[in-house]
Amino acid sequence: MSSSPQTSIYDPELSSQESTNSNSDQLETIQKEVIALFVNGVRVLGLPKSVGEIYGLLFISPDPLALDVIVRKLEISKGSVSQGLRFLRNLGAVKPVYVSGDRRDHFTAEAELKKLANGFIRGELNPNLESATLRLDELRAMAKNDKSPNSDFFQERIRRIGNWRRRGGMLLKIVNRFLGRTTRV
Amino acid sequence: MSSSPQTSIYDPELSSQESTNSNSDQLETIQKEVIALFVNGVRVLGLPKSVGEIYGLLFISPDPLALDVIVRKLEISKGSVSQGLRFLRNLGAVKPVYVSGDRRDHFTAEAELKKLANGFIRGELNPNLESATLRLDELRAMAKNDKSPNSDFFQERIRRIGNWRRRGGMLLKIVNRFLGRTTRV
DNA sequence: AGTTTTGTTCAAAAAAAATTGAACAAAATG
DNA sequence: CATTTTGTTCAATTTTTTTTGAACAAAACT
Repeated sequence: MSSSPQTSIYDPELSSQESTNSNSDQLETIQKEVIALFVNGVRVLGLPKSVGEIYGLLFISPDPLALDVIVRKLEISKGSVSQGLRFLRNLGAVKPVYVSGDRRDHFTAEAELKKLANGFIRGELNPNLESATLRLDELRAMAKNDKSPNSDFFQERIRRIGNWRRRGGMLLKIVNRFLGRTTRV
Repeated sequence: MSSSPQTSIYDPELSSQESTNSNSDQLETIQKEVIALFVNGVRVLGLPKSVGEIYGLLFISPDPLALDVIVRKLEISKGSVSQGLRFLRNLGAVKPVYVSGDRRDHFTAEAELKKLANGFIRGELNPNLESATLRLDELRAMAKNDKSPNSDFFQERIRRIGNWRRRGGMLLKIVNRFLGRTTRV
């Protein structure tokens, strides 16, 4: 940070470091379209656009990509990519891959539907189901002690929610079993 | 807005019209808790809080409620309730009920899981699946004409997405069949 | 016919969620 | 061990979504 008369030997505008999108970062039209498809897809799951972009890019890239490459190809911030990758890694939707002679982490998309679904169920759905289970237990206790004229109605309703949750859990297992079957792609 | 010495015979603060929450609009603790549970639940589905509140309130109310009653009980705006009810009606999650001697529309919650799930699938999931189907067809065509060295890879990937979508559609049918079974609650 | 009640619509405001970017830490390099 | 590279974190900003509330229309009352 010392300021000698001519501090910088680089012209930021021309520096290859600063260049936002070198030739090799250009996406093919098909790639852009596939990414758009994923961006749309993850919206249904309630995930942010950047997550769809990152997963989509990795899915439609023949080779594993490093964080800074993703940043340049998608033209989104390093922070977004870092967070998005962490999220996708936690879900098991993205895998780190060792690339010899390069110390950056590289990532590929996990492309098996079963694994994707399982990751999503474990990471996003189950936690909600579990917290609902706890709350329901408390509710049942409250309803038992309730003295209002509606007490019976409340108990019926709470039983019903419990029933929903039970069937929801069963469904997740069924989904799991269905996706688990080996299919010839 | 004319200002004669004593314009208003009403004191806005005391007027029963202005009163935000009359005695009968008070929710019981259990009701509040159930509503909170639903607010949480609909978040998983990517729906706004107000929709969860409205459905939850109707679900845990013994009698059908009119729009303005919902407004007072939940203390949210008329606009929100109007929009939320329309959305829930479109999904089939809420049913209009005729109440004799009252010209306001009244609503109850549809409490059958099968119907709720079907409504959600029809209203929220299927449209997405269908638009994805169209896009995929276009993608397949593009990939066929693609001349890049990655063409084969792209085609494999697009086939895979098609496979996912096919299995997704099958899953929705399975869910449907599973929830359709008559269960003793 | 005028008034009130009921409900919808939509521009503006508020709230929530996602993204950025700069500061930082850790590891690798020379 | 100083420097560079790589990646994370998080406060501030931007974008998106939701909510509000006032204007409006339609129907029902008097």
